[in-house]
Amino acid sequence: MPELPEVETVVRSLAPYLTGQRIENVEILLPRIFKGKPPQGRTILNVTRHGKFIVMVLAPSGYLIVHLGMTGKLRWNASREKHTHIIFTLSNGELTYTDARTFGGMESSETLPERVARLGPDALVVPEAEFLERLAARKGRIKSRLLNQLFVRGLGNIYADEALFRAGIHPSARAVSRRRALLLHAAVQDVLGEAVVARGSSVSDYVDAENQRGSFQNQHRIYGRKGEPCVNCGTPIRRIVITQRSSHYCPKCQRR
DNA sequence: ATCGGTACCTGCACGC
DNA sequence: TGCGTGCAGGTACCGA
Repeated sequence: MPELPEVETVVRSLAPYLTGQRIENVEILLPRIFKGKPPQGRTILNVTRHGKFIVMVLAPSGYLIVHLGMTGKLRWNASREKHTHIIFTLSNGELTYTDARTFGGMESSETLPERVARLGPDALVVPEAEFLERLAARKGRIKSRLLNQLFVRGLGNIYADEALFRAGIHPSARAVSRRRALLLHAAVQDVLGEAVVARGSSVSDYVDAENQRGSFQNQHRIYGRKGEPCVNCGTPIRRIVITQRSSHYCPKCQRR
C-alpha cells in the first residue's frame, strides 16, 4: 500500500503517541516478519521516515525499523484482527502491526541496517542537480529507474505514474531530455507534496495510525484510470506492464 | 556492477 | 454457490 506520502502520514500520526514512551512488552505472533531482538524495556526517542521505511531511534541504544510492504498497518490502540501479527505494549497504550500479505515487517538492531542506510536521497527533498545526475547515471526504462530505491527513496507505483504523466514522459522511455528531466524532478516533488497534504492515497486498505483513510486517490490523474479519458486531451488512458508493475499513461501526452 | 525477472503472501473482483 | 484467473501501494534475491 504505502509509498512516501502514506508512510509520512503514518509517522506524523504516530509520533505524538510514541515519542518518549517505554516499550513494556512485545508480542510476536508471526516470527517470520520480525528480525532481531524484541526491544523490550527500551524507550522510543523519535519516529522518522527514511524513504518508505519507518525508523524509530531507541534509548539507551538501537533502532526499530518498520516497513509496511503492500498491506501493512501500524496503528495506535487498534483492535486485534485476523492479520494482527505484532503487538507492542507501551506505557500509554498499544501499537499494533497488521499485515494481510506479510510483505512488510520489522527489524530491531543496534545500527541502522545497511540495506536501509544505502538508499538514495529522499524523493521529497532531493535537489534538482542531484536528481539529474543520478538519473543520468542509470539505465533502463524511466519508470523502472523511478521505482529503484537506490536512485531516490520513496517513490512507488502510484506516484511514479503520476509524476511521469505530469512531466509528459512515456513510462518506457530510456532517453529523457534535460528539459523533461527537469520537469520530472518538479513533478515528483509536486505530486508527493500534494499527496502528503491529502494524507496519502487509500486505493484499497491504507490507513494511518488512527485508522483514517487518505484522500489523494481522488486526485489521481492517471493511476488506475485505464480506459478513462486523459484529463488533458481526452485520449483513453492505457495500461501496460513494465518490470511486472502496471503502468498507466496517456499515449498522446506521453510520447517516447 | 547493473539490469530484469521471479518469489514471497492473502484477498478481492470477475467470468463462467 | 464455487472455482479459476488476474490483479494489488512492496523488497529481496537470483542469474545474465
